[in-house]
Amino acid sequence: MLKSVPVTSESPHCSTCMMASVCLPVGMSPSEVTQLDDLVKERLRVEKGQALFQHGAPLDALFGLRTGSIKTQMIEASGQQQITGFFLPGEIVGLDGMMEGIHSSTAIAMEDSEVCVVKLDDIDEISRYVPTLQHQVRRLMSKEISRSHQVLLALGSMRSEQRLAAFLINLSQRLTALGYSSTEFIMRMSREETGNYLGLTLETVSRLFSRFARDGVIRVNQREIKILDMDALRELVGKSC
Amino acid sequence: MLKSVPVTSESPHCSTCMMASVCLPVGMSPSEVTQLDDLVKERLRVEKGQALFQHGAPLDALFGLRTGSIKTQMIEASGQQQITGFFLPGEIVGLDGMMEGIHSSTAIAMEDSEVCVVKLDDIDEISRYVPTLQHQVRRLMSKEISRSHQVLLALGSMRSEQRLAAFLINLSQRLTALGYSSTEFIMRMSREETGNYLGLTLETVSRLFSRFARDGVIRVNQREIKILDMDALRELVGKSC
DNA sequence: GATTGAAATTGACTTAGATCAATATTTATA
DNA sequence: TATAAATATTGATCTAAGTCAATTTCAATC
Repeated sequence: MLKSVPVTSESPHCSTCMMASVCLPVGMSPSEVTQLDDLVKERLRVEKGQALFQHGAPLDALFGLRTGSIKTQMIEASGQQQITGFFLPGEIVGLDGMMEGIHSSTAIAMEDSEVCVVKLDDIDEISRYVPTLQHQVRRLMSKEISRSHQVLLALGSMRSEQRLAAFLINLSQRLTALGYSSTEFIMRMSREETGNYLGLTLETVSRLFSRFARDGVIRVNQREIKILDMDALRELVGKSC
Repeated sequence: MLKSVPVTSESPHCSTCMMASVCLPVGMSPSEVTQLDDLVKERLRVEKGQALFQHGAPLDALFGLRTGSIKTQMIEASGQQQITGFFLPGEIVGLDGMMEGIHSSTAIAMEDSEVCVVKLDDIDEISRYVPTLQHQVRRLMSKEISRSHQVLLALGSMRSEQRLAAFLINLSQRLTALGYSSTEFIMRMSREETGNYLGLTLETVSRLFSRFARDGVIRVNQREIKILDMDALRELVGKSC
């Protein structure tokens, strides 16, 4: 079972949280953020490989990822799994399926992770006196839509090379926003997961990594990636054929 | 330029609109719907081929499609176009890009269409006394996320045959909800547009239609489709390989 | 530090779907 | 009603990425 982490006065609320600048409170005034302190009443620890929520389970809360990383995946009629998202700290998990109040995907921790539980009811309650919160949720959902469309663009119209290059650039940008190096990072996802997300096989992903490395665009050591030539990577994405 | 259609007392508000049962007011009580009557102050006519909005333009309203059909498309770094959605009457266009207040896609009418303009400011205003409206917007956005994920699933893990079958089933279901026949309909999109959306070439789409027809699953006459064996179509989607 | 198992790399071969190309059919315009 | 321009179908051929398979590398556990 998921372990609940007590939220006490010592453990940070939104107003004192390190992630505030990239999470739900992003762009809010300090006084508004203070009003969010009742929003998170519970925090959960999800161990590597464990599910935060299962596809089909009732949805009454969103989850702000505090530490770790999480993937969401759907299951297709034929039984095939498809990864629909990789989430990093500060990102909100659980935005799909709010329609029917049922999770349309399963969320699995890719490493030991911790999430803040934000009840939908509390969002409604608190947005009565913090209207910005409502906008914030809207913005986050819209961001999730844009993100999906971006992946859709990749899957529908890019070749394998471009897809992986775009993926690396995207990862780099998101990690930069978190304060990490933009050129050197450790991929939390396996070759298989990367391939699944990008609509490729793990072998193709591996071969592409080797090729990028051979061409001096990146340096690869298992899941350790160093981007040597960001411009070349960008050019790969942009090239028309 | 887009023609504005006057919204007078004769022309229907949400409370008297034929589309109410499938559009924004879906699931709302009659008294709530009455309160939505100030929501739509403007209606636009978009001629076939015209853009309702352009990628990059400021976003301050959503559009409820009343009649016709609309596609949304994004442009990729290399200049390739990717269609991200086909919209039918009752569906809401413009939900992406709310994040930055800028449209992330271009919306083009596939036939002469008419949309209701719903200003975001008015949504905020009216949801103060109709809280259900806020939930409704949330639900619609979540639906859009689910929809994208569904397409993502198709593009990432289905073979061409399955993709087209899934697409036909999806079209059929949405048209049924609108009160049309579930087995006989006219596709508003060309082979090229269908292929683009599904990550296939127009030739592949055409060949698949021919094959489905040969196998007695559907009957095809240009854009006129008749589904002869829905179960076979479902089986196609479900089959693991 | 040996042993097992998972993850990643690399090569050889196959194939689904792309590309190129030649009609055919429909729709639009003169 | 011709004529041009899209749109759709079908065939022949090609290729990017998949599949199958053999190592290699890394990580976990005893």
